[in-house]
Amino acid sequence: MELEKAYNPTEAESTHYKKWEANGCFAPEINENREAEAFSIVIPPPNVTGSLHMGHALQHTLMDVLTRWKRMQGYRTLFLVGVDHAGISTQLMVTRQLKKEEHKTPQDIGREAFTEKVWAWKKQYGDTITKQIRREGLSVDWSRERFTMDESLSIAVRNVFVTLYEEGWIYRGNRIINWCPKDKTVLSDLEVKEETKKDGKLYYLQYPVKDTAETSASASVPRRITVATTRPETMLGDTAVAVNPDDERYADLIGKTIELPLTNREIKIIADDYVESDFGTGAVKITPAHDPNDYEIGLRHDLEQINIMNNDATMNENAGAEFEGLDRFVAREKVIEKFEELGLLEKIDDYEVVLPHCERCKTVVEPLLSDQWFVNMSEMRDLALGLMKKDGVPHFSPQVPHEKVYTTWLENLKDWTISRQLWWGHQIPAWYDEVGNVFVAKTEKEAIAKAGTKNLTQDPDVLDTWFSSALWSFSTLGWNGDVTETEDLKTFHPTSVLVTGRDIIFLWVSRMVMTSLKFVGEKPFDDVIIHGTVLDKNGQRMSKTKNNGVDPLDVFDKFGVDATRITLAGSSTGADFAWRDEKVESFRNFANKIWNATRFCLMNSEGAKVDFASLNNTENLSIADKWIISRFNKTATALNKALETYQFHEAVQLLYHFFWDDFCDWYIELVKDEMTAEESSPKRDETRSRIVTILEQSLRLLHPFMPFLTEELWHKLPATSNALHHSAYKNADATIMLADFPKGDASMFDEKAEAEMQAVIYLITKVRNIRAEMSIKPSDKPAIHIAASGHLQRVFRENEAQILKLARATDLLVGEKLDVPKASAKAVLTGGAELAIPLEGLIDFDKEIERLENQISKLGVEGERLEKQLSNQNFVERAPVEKVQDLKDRMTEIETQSAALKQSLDALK
RNA sequence: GCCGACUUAGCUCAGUGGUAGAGCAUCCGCUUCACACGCGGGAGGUCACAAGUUCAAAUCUUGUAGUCGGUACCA
Repeated sequence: MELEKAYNPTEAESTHYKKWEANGCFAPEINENREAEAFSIVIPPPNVTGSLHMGHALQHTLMDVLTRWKRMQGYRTLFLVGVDHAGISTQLMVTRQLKKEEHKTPQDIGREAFTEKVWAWKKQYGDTITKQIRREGLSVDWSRERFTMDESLSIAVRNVFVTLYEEGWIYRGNRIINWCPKDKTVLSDLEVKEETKKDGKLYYLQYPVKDTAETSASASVPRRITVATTRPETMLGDTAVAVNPDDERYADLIGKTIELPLTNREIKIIADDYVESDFGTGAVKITPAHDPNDYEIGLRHDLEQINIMNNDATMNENAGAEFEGLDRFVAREKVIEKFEELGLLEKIDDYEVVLPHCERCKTVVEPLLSDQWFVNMSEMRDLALGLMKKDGVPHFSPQVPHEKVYTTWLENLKDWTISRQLWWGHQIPAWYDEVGNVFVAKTEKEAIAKAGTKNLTQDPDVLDTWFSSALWSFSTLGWNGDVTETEDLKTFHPTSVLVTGRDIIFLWVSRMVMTSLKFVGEKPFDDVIIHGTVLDKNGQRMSKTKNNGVDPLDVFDKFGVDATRITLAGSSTGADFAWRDEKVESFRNFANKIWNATRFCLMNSEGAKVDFASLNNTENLSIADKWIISRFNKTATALNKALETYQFHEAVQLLYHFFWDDFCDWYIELVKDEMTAEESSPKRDETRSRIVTILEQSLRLLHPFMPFLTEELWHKLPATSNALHHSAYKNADATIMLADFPKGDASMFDEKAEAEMQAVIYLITKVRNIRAEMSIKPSDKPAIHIAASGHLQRVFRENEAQILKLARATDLLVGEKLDVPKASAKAVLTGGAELAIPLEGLIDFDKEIERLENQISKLGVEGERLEKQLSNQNFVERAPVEKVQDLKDRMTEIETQSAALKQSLDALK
């Protein structure tokens, strides 16, 4: 069998996934071991409206690497997939479509027809994400796919709502909330993003104070009090002006009345500690219906709350006939004009102002007074904090800074605004009778029973999308409040690890912890991996507005899914990183390297089979064999350790260097002659079996990262079958994804073989170095002279054939001493050995002198540093003994080597 | 304002109380019978700056500067 010259991912990516899925490899039921320990991950459900971006690809890769790795280790593995209904986003998209196609608004067609349209839309476009997830190769169990608006998940939402209401944690209240005038809904604090506006203004408005004419300079003009504001239009809703009680400037005005300009109202001057005398004018206009602080002051002083805006941020009738119907920003201009006309505009200062924006549509959010549903989080918050304090759960990776950020946020947690003025989502299970009494119940029927009347209207609002996501870890496993025990819950909850971005630690992670503790009575997961953000190549955040996003699908097409996956995993240290196509390109090359190494093995595979016994037959093993077996087991051990601690970058480095450097650059080259021998022989078969076996084991290590390539190649290796599966999958159809993941066997570590091989590698490298520096043509084959101790002599002789081949030499002469002509290039090796290459007629003496001087000077620099350190009494006395001994040994080696090089140099001069 | 992270080779990034690492780029040489998506050999860094702790600091502490986050807020 001969492979194509280069790996083309297309075919592998289009065939294996279907087969894995059809064979049920992704479902936990594939595991035949009833006692198997469970490993479970729930996907952070992507928005049903969305398509994948690079952040998803990263996150999904990490989850799949862990899942495939654990599955191969024999765990009963569940990677649960699903999507989120994403209330606002989805409603906006369908609204836009409706407008474009039918020139209608949701109100035109009504709630029922509109939500039907959203469902239809969801059915049509909702599988964009799932197709992409298949493309990524994720080993998710499609039979357990969930949607946040599935029947059972919706029942869970209603049960949780009712319970929290009945226990008094959920309440309906009239509060200052964040209002998005474009989306026309309330937003929670977490959905509001602050943005600094550099060119903002601070307006100073003068309010005339009644009955103060006698204290003014002019007998007929009343005194004025100046207030500063960034939102002058809200003065139309002012119901007081506040000053600090200790502010002498205003002491005599407290209790006086202001004739509020542009309105017919009179408002009081009040005293409140909240006002800071040093800031602005020391007098603050109070608008209780449009500012959270003013609202609080209003409550303290029993002030009237005047709402002056409609839900689209135009002014309403309370703003007065002149302003009614004007947009808030137009009204602002007009208020300023009027004040100017009245001579009451003192000044306008430039002012850097921080404005809250709607996270989704970027509209400036308006704080206003509104009736909404809230959750008081204090009980659940304490449960979550207790879990962290007691068990350190969830364990964040990296722990710094996320654990602290999470804890601090919980400690300062405020009530959660959960109602949304939307139609797409879970409608709030609350009904009102004709006089406004509220009945919260799981179903309308129960509400009717409670109310004693059928004449009820359900609250039109829906719940925040994150309310249902908060239940995701257990609602997806069957918990819905009516049903509280299922096999899946018992087996897979708590889940093992959650992988997500830091932007939703508060929105999602913390809330899952809280609801899980409250409703299931246990943590939702042990560990939380917070991955970094994928930035563009200039280190900027990718965004639609900047149009600097990189589409994973394009990268898949260009470089293959496996190359993309291993690039992402290899970049993942928890820190943000800039995307570079060149990185994927180098891993595409890595994929091709794996392909070609396999190709070469298959070209010489007659008589070979994957057979673990070939690695255990120590009698027939060469130094190189022992070396690669040792290297493999160390790599496997370190790889498992890296994955246990979620060190994905480390894991990829280990694989890359083991496979490319150790296996391809050295092992294949070292055994090439034996492998490609023309005569078939038991020895050749053994060599071939050995290398194919190591290759097969390596493919297993690579599989979690590069599933398609490894599956493709694995099936081509001789004698691969389900006999290589982990025992938990012994009856399943043969696939590498169920093969036993190599643990790494410490008894196969061979320090002696590694040291010996290292000496050989060093020798070959030195000869190559001399060849390159002395410009020896590849076709010229010199002899290699070596002086070495008895043990090293034996090692070099044992590897004579390989040394001659890889160093391109004719003879290897090993002895106690060097006996070579003056016209030789020399170098020192480890263990006091020396190397010489006679170059009669080829040597350039000046070049060789330069070479030797260069080496001597390098050793000299190191020697000086060691000398200095070893002559430091403090060091010798206080440093660990082994450390001191190491340095002494190294010093001796340097002295020996320097002496040898100097001798060679003298001989040339 | 408060909290935090980062600053290492031209670029993107690892790393660690004890002789500075990778990939890419760069330089030199190779159609060596798996691979030019390759092979071989080089060059390149006072690990942001300053002080401190230590036998030893790029690594720990503090401060400074720059970059980027999170979060709060004074009208």
